[in-house]
Amino acid sequence: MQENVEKRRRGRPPKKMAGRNETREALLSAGVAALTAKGFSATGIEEILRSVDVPKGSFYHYFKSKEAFGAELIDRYALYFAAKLDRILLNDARTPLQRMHDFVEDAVIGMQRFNYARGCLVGNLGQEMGALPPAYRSLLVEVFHDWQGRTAVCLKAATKAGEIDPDVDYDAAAVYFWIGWEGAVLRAKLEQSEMPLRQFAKGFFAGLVR
Amino acid sequence: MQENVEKRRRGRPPKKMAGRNETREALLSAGVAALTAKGFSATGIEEILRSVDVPKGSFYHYFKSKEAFGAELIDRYALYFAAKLDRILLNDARTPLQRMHDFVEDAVIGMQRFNYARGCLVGNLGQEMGALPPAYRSLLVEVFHDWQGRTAVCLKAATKAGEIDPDVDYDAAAVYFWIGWEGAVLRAKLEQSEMPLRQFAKGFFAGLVR
DNA sequence: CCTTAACTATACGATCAGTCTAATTGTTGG
DNA sequence: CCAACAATTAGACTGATCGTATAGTTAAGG
Repeated sequence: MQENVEKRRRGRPPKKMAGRNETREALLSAGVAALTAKGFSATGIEEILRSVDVPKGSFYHYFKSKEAFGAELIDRYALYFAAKLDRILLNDARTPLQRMHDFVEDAVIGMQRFNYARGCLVGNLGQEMGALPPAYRSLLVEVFHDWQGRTAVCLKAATKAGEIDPDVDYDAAAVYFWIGWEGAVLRAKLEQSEMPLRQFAKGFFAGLVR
Repeated sequence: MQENVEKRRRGRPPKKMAGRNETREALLSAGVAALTAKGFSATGIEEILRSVDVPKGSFYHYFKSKEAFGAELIDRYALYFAAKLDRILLNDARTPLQRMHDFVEDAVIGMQRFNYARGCLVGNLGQEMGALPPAYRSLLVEVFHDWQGRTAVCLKAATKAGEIDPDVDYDAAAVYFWIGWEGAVLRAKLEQSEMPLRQFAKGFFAGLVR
């Protein structure tokens, strides 16, 4: 779990490679790991600090509160995921519909890699909304809309390419996909199996060809 | 929120109306409310106790631990929900496919009633599995399988009645429904809107008639 | 009465998010 | 080259709350 070969130094860091905010990065990355696995409420700051061996004082140097930290985690996860969507869904080497299948395959591999212990950060937080800072709601909603938009672009291309029934509303289909997909991720985590992902995908794609 | 007019007394309660295990019931019911809204980890025992005005000491009289309490909540919710499924999905006054639509309508009304603050207890707990007692996993999985079974019965009847395409595998469709439906409930809670429920339902039913 | 069942009150240690001060190191500018 | 200051780590500390344990109080049953 540790990756810090260099001993962490005290005091002001050297100007050399100043942009590298390595401690902050480590905290964010550990935060994403924890939140995808257990959600926000169940994750303690101290536990994150312990996992990357950073003292408490540093946390409140980099983040003004747990709430601010969480908001940044949502942001970072959303960005990371949007990049992944673009990489897969805009891949010229594959047809649009193939790209959607690629996304599913990528998710299967991703969940396997963490032994089905991690799900979707946005889904996790959505579920515990009742215990979250209210400001998170619009953040999370926005993330879904963004992902849906990127997915719709791909489905539209698939329509143009004649890969799916021209009668299907690709925008609605993208919304539908993300609604159901989050359920699939949840079930995959719960059952520790890729089957729910595949079962949902199968049903979803079946609805596109008609 | 309070319904206890009688002041709570110390010591063993009088024999009068002894059968009434009213405190225990109140705790369970408050527990379901809390867990559907916020999940297990984010819910404190004290907060539940406070909400029904039961002193802390009483909790461990009725339940041996938070874990045992939670397990009972899962059980109770599963039972309550199975009863609801039977009431709706075995309703002779409606055709099988109509019953499925009735289920969706019932869910919409149910979520509205609590201002979209409460979702599905089983879904919530599934998502935070990483922070839960490992023993919960099989409980939750079992609940889904039970619900899927009851749903499959209804879909099978719909097939027999010629309401849905005879080529659809009703067992697979029931699994598919519950995978996606949990996603819809999550989104409805997050967006505080019935739309996700309706959007998922629309897509699901469209896949049945082909 | 006396024991025991049914509860409640309260104490306990752990952990929570968050604060604060000091120590340490680097940069900057005179 | 040194003083002032900026950036970061170190970790003790606070007050609230967490889940749990134990002792006390009241009534039932023989």
